[in-house]
Amino acid sequence: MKTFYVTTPIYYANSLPHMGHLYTTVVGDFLRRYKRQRGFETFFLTGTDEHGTNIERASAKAGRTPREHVDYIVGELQKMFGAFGLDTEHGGFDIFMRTTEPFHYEGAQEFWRRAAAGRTPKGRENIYKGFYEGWFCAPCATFKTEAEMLPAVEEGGPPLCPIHERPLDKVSEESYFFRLSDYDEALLEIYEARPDFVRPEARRNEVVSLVRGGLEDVSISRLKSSVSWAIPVPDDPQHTVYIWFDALINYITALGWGSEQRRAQAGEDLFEKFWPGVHLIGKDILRQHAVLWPAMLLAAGVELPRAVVAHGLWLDQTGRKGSKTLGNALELPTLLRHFKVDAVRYFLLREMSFGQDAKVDYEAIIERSNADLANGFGNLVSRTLTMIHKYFGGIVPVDDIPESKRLLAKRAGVGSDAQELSSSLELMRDQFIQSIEEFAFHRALEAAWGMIARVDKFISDAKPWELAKSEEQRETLGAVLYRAAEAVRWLAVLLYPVMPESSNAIRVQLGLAGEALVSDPAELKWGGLRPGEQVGEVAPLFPRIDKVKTMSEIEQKVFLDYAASLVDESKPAEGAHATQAAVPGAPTAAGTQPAQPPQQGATEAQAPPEGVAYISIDDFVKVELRVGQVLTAERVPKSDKLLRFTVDVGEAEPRQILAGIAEHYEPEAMVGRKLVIVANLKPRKLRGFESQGMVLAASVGEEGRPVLATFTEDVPNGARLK
RNA sequence: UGCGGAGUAGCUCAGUGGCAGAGCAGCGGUCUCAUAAACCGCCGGUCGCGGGUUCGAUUCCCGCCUCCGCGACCA
Repeated sequence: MKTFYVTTPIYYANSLPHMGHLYTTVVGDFLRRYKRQRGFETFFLTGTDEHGTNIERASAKAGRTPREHVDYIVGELQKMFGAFGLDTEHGGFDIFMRTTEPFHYEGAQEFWRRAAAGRTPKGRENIYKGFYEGWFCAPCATFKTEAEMLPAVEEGGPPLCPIHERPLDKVSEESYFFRLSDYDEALLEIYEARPDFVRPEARRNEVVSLVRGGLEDVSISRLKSSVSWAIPVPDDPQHTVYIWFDALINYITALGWGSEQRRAQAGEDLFEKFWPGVHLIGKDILRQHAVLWPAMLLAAGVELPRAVVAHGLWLDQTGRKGSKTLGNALELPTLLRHFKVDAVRYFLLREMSFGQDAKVDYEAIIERSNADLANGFGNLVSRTLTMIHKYFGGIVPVDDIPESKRLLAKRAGVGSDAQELSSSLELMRDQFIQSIEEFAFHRALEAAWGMIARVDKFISDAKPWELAKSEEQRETLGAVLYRAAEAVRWLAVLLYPVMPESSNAIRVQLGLAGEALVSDPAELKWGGLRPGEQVGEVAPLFPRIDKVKTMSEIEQKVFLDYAASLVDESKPAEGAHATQAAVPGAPTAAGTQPAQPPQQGATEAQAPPEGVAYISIDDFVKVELRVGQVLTAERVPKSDKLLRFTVDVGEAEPRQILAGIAEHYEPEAMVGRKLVIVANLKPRKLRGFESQGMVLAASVGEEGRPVLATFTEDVPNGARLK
């Protein structure tokens, strides 16, 4: 039997379920259902990536052990998948893979050994010991990434730890390296020989140019003393496997590769049966899947995946990536509350031109759901079946028009056979299938909806309600309704992978409850609907959504959540650190005030929570605020945000001050302007220029747009603000 | 500035070396089987700008501009 194996990435067990998880998993679920229909035996993997520093830290912060933390996240993810019908119980994934599974430890270590024993294409060792260099904070006991450190105080000096504000140490740590650099040519040959290996094409080109630019060896281990929440390196207990190396291997250990335990558990050799698979990923993790992973497999002597398929990301209406902090991401519970799961699935597959980014907001989902599902497909099913009930007592009529009535039918504009309709169905079906095979799901659905419009038009042209008035046209009427209903049957079969539940409901409404729904669309033949059978009861498949009402409910909810989060965040988390001083800039005391319903605009919610930390006047006078006048202003080269000013603060020499406002203020317009300056701020170097002070500005709106503090009356330069 | 992506109808986006497309929204009409639905028609675009290749470019090439994401930088 033909087999098909599809994977989502295993999601990092650090964040709660979000749109990204839902999307990739829906695509995977859709693909596997489609392939199963086509007669493949399928295996669908999703799961979680559970090791590494970030999880250690996040769990410590939450006062849990790493194990408790990942179990919690996994629980939330599984709940979400269940709610969206993506779990095994609903015919979804076959395995929820976790990298903390003992069998994964076994398989990953075996993989390491195989890779270590093998040679690169250039004949060298795949894995060697070297030194990993990084900036280390001793009090934190961790390495800091670029994003996690403050710039050096002096040129050429070490960067600072943002938590301890002390210089970081350049530490080199013994580490194993994977000799990725030896794989460039081998990889390029693969991309060349297998144009479908990385898709879509734009992504393939990206990968090719990346690899052409040369590859560097990658560190694949950490000292156990710095990262202990990880898989031990085989035969070297001082080291643990670095997260990416560990995580990617899951795609084969899940199938029992390298683990007797897992093979026994599965009861069959899944690896033999299903590998190689198709990896669905977001374009943000393309490198790991299209470069590192294939090289790893080559190193360990394992067959490469069938394909790496990268999709785009969901953006908000202004084109920004959806994120929790910006509040522009769609909330999964909100989707569940207001939309049918099938409507969400349809939206996700239809709205995104697969491979590209797409914009999304709740309104877009409502509009699609109403236009395509309620007015389109749902209404077609409803009008067709209603007429069968109304004119034929719910009994499926006969398609054929007897010889004697054909002329009459023709006069009414109805053909003597269903040829025209059935061939356009076949054409659409072929386009549908072909588009899916090309990962152009949006195009497949576009084709299906073109067909829906066609059937709607077919009905409007034939005017069954007119035919019903004439006993002579009884057979013509029957033929029209049969044809419409048969077209609906085809659509239900084709759309099953997209909307399993609704497709099933249609099958029941058509009176085909006993028929297999999961039949191969390629095998669809005209005439599957049997005349004389009783059709089921008609019920709306996709209720029309009241846009105004629903939007206001959603907005209300968003506000309440936000208000609640303010209260929550100011509470001590999980009972830990209750007595510690709060981080500067964060709310300090616990707010006990319950969230109030919105009175005004959402910006009201920006007000600080209850329990402000007071400072004394002595604290305030430490800050030396002075009036300064801009003498010169220019953009700082190679910086989007920085303006460099010279400012007269009433001193002998003007000061040089940098401010991150270049996106909102033109330098030319700044000259001569009077500003409020923090005059006794410790000087700092930014982009090579020393900033001797700081410009005060209000921070407005979600993005914190700066609005400079100004005076409406004339003030002398250097005047102190008190 | 580095990397990646995008600029086509009011909105969301398809698309192709050969007379510019869909859906939604808007306007007008038809109809009543249907979920205030469907059907018909209209409105609407110098396909970011400038060059080049070509008989012909929105489509290929070069340059530029703008926007977005990542990086950096924002204390």
